[in-house]
Amino acid sequence: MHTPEPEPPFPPLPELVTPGEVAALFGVDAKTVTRWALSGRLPGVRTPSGHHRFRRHDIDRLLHQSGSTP
Amino acid sequence: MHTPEPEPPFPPLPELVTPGEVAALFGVDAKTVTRWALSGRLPGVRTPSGHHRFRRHDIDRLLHQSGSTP
DNA sequence: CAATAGTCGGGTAATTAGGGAC
DNA sequence: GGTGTCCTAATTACCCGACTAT
Repeated sequence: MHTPEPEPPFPPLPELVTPGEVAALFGVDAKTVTRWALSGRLPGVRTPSGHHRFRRHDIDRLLHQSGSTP
Repeated sequence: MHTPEPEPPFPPLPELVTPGEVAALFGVDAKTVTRWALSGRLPGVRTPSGHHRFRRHDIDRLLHQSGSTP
């Protein structure tokens, strides 16, 4: 017995997507998505191995962003 | 710096999470998380049976290394 | 003890990162 | 300046069966 685990472990489940997914959503090459991440234009998380993962929420927002760049 | 470090009365409770949880947080497969641990990329504890447990603090730190929404 | 879910271990195909050039 | 394609090396995802933990 070692299961006191209350049960509130995952409040925000960030759905992360791969560069390939983002590339398909934006209609660009996966390498371009990686360039965005490296340039700091696209926020996301990085795995300890250097791979990129992006939040679907952010991607969705950019996709639905019907405005001009400030 | 001057940190008297008051030595806590008893050791802090390390919140340990399973490979599956870490995998969900990073958007990768659980096996990948195990591979990180075996490669020494991800600090963690190992049970006598060979199962991995990671500190939520370490995972959180790696996740928070990158922000969101620019 | 029986059953379920999660994890481990190995193997293979697909994806990704990185560089460099057009 | 930004994007797509080439190549190589590294990493990852999914397959299986077996074990552990609850």
